[in-house]
Amino acid sequence: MLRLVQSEAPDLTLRQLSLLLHIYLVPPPHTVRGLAATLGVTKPVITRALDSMGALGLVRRIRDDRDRRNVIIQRTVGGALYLEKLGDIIIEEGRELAL
Amino acid sequence: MLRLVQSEAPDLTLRQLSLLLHIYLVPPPHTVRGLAATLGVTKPVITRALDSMGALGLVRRIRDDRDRRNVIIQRTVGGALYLEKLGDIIIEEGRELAL
DNA sequence: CAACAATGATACGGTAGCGAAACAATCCAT
DNA sequence: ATGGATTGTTTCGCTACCGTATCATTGTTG
Repeated sequence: MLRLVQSEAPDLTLRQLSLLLHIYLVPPPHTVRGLAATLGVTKPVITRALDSMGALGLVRRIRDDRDRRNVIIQRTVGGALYLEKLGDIIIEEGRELAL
Repeated sequence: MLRLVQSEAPDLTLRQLSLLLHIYLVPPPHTVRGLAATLGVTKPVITRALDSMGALGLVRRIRDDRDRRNVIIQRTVGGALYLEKLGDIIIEEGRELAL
């Protein structure tokens, strides 16, 4: 966590980070409503998080064509890279702690 | 992390959480300047984090009597309890993931 | 003792997050 | 087709955090 704070170029919130992990680790599809329910937060929180994380290229929104009220949240290359780096940090630290 | 977001009564920042962990896991003494250097943030960030976390009873400030410019950050019962709960969550999740 | 250094706190302007409520678009059921 | 339900977004007022710059206090050094 320390390493994360030190290195983090984009300064993600705990909620945002949790959201990002959920999107990438849990099988799709992901909707705003579903994510809000999972995190136990209100919908605007998800909308705003998607705004900022979308601007960072970590995540992408598209309309659901089968029900155009829904928004489907998709993964991106940028987000995958970000989480890969995060995983590297955790593994590295874990290995160091295990010594 | 998801569980942390869901359950967290006091909504700590990633920085604050990292700071709290550092204070409790690294041997004292801890000063504002030292913590700022460790986290790679500016001093006001530490001062403010200590303000809010102090108000939550997670941490306590006292003057250093040997050099009265320094402020020593001390652990509290509340902080220990908080981290204990955090540890429980992590262990529980880890066990579940290991299944 | 006076000038300087170091430490932590504060002021300031700006940005971003929050929940509640209102809103627009879309679907559905009658 | 129209009234109601559902979904995501926006608006509002508010709170909290950020970094830079400045300040007050305390220590150190010539």
